[in-house]
Amino acid sequence: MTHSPLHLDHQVCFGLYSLSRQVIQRYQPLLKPLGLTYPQYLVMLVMWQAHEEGEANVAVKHICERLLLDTGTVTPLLKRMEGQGVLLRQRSRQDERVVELALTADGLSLREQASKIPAQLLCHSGLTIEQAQAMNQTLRGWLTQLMSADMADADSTPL
Amino acid sequence: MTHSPLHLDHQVCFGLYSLSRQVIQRYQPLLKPLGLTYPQYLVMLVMWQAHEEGEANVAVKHICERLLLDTGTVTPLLKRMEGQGVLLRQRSRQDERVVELALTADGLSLREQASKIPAQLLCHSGLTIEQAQAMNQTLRGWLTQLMSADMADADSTPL
DNA sequence: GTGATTTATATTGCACACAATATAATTGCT
DNA sequence: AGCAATTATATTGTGTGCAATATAAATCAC
Repeated sequence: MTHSPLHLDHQVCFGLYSLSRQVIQRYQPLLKPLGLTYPQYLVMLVMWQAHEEGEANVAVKHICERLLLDTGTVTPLLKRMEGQGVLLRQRSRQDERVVELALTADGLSLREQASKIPAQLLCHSGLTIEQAQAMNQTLRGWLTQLMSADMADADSTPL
Repeated sequence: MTHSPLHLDHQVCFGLYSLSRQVIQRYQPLLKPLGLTYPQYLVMLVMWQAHEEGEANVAVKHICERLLLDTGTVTPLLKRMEGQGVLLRQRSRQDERVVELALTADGLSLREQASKIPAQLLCHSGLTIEQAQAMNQTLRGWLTQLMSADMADADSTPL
């Protein structure tokens, strides 16, 4: 094993990329009964959380910002979810540019079944809660650092 | 902020998923001059490494195993790369099932330019080499744990 | 040695992911 | 008020990812 920086096993990004995909694959059997893919499940998490906080409507923009996805991904995703009947999409009357999302009764009721997923997955992965939380902190810290590094870059390129 | 396990920010998998995508996005401007996407770059890493080790030919199966991707992803990827002229695909004569990959002169020469990428990315990310290596260890450890947990599951379901 | 099984790759179909572009509504400037 | 810039979403096009299925070659069992 050389120490070349081009060695696959030395690249952190490949570690992130492959682990991310493997973990998401472990979600599939648990999400299938709900009829959701992993990105759709993430949208539902945002919707359920908004519902908990008394926000009946969520703008598409909010989904994009929360999940760090752009409209090219999110718009068709939401259309499929509307087709499945878990949420509704309609233009805001206050601002006609905005499309507001609202959970249907079906979408809201999925929360019950979904609530068991995190614990099942953790168990399946062989990690302790503490390990998972520590990893989460590290990942989010790095993400913040990446995003703020971009800000700095943007600032240093005025005009 | 509640402690609900369904809260988006509590899910390690979302941290992995979003960080992975963000880091890969940072690769794009560096890979564009080479005419490679990120998964194509990963294939090249495997090919360059095999070349270093004196292996002129690499089976498609080896790429799949190394990158944890299946043939549904890899076959069209390799066809595009062949079309771009960075590698060749041809059936093995010893075993007609196997397709062997070989770098072209162009493909080999890209290694020079690619060798600068890891350092540039690390610099851009604001992480130290030590942090990156530590993260890499953690990610790979978790990946190993996931994979071996699967093995155990498979074993416990005989027939 | 021949049929059953396994192995290596390919194909199909669907769902992301994202860059680039388009469009319509709103805001801001003067 | 009127026009430029901004904002929110949609569309287009290309490239993954992956489950499911197909196919052909090699191996195994007997």
